[in-house]
Amino acid sequence: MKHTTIIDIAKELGISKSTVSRALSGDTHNVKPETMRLISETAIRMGYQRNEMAVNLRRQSSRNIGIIIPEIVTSFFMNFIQHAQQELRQHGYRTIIAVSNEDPEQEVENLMMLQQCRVEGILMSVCHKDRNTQLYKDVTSHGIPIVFFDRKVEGIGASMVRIDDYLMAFFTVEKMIRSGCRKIVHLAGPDHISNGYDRHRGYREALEKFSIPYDKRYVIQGGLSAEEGAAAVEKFMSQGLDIDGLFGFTETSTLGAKSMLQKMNYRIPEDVSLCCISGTTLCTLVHPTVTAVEQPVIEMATLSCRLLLKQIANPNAATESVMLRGNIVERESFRT
Amino acid sequence: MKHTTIIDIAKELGISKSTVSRALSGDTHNVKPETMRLISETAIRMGYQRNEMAVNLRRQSSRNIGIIIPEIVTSFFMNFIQHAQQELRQHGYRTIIAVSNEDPEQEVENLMMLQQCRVEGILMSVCHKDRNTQLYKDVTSHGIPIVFFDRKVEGIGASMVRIDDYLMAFFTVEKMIRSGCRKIVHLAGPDHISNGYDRHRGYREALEKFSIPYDKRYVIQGGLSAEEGAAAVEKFMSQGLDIDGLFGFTETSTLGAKSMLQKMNYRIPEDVSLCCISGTTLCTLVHPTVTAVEQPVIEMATLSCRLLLKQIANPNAATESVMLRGNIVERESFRT
DNA sequence: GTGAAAGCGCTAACAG
DNA sequence: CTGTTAGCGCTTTCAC
Repeated sequence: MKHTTIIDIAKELGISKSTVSRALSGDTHNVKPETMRLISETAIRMGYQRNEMAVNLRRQSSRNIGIIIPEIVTSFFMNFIQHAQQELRQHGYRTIIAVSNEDPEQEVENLMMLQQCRVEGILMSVCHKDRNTQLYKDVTSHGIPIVFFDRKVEGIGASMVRIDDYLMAFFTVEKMIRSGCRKIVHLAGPDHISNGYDRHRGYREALEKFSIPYDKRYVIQGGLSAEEGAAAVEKFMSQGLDIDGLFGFTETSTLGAKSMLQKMNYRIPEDVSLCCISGTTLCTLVHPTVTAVEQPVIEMATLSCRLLLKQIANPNAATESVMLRGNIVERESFRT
Repeated sequence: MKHTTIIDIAKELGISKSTVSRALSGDTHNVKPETMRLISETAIRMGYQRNEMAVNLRRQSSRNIGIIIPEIVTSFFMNFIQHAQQELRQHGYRTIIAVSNEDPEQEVENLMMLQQCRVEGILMSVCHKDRNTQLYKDVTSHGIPIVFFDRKVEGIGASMVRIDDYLMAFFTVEKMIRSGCRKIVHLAGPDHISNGYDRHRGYREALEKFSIPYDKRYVIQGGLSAEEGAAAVEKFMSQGLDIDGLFGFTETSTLGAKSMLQKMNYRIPEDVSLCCISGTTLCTLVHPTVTAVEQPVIEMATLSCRLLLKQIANPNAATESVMLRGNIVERESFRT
């Protein structure tokens, strides 16, 4: 039941554990080929599995990277994890995934846990734009680099990979207006997520460009989930206001809103009357009536990992802030 | 930059590391209250974070549990992870998530990795019904219990938590027939996933019950993804056959198929003409035209964790096979 | 109540 | 090419 150790193998063969260790870590230069063969055969025969915890303790490096996301049910974060894991794995890193459930307290706990696991770096999408900023600073100053993705953090000079929410929102709403929408409801995100602010600004300025008056009543808190989106739109419709377009915050809440409109027998015009900024093609594929402006999730994952790995390799490297714009990737770099 | 250790604290206070260790692990019985207070204050002041790897090595226990899933983009697996993580966390366990990408080779690699991380148990949804059975046996015989969930494994007497796919498929198709469907296409899952077999059997026997002849041409390989579902249905429609209902395999591929039908301007009758067995309410919420029979994912996660924890606590405990039927939970227990 | 010492499994000098 | 030795950070006897 107890796991086989290099000492077991050494005893079995009547040699020292150093030689076994060398052989098993592929040090061909310092082990006789025959000994090598003998050792690896015995290792397999005895079902040896290297104890990573011992290796890490000795090496003073965990090869662990933490990923903290605010929620797990969105295809965007799922895809991000999928690709990040793939990328990091190629560089010999394991990933520890932690979910904060949109709750700053849980985020703190997760950060502690990751530090205790001695992660060498953290990829993180925050659940609050400035609530835990001080902690983030503490962590990075302890030599654990953090790369923030998707959601902006305020008051910190850390590496960040984001999408230009303002621009995407602006273009999306512009597109809606150009195809005839005039009374566009904006299902806004919560205040504590900065992306919501930027998207709202994009919505507002697009209206301005076409001299459509901005009406506060058309901006409603749409939340993050499908249920919240549905509830928001139901409440809005009860006011008896007219509507010919809807620009949602998350994919899920937009779909929830759509479903509610349908349920209320509210005619949904074709074309781009329903829009959101989505993580994947899945949304447009399964909902031909919803136009999703796609977030470049694969690029975001790849870039985030690259940035993090660079900072792990060179702790004094400059932090970089990357802004993705659909297929267009623009970078700006600055020193802290 | 280097992390603070208990030795650093001991030196700072001019006491021994044993006392520090005792204090920090809350041994009130053997440390003077004043020393206790002093130590915890210093620990906080110096930013001490316990090194989990050292603790685990010393304690010979990792408090890690591995979760292996075949894919990550489905809401079902996401929800499972979410709830499992929550449950395990309450019992002081961390989770390491690994994705096999529906590939048995990657599954082997993941299993190796988890063993090297000395996980104390594994929750797993396999990607092939019998391809890696021998390895599963090796792992469990090494004292690492595995609880298989959702997808059945053949030729092994391990713990399993599953849904009754046959029964759910039968009921679903029966419901479709009762509401008028006669020419029901079954978007079948791949052969190497046993759930597909059971659902197909449910489809077939439901037809039989109503004396509707079974037509092989109406059973098409629908794959797992939206793209595969769309392609399958497109190919089917090109044969010029009539159709008035569709029973899909996964939520995603069913939605893909629906989208394709819509694209081809094929009239989709209301009611239960489109059905699938889904992981969450999300599907029915955002797609009023798709009826989803809901899988009890929360129960599945909770039960899987309970079973696993029981086996970790008592390695000689009997393996248990639990079958969930919607809200009805039935159990059968057997000894290996 | 506290300290000294052993050791978890492994790697990495340093000898030979 | 191989063995000896020290120690990563921590817990846990065993003395005092």
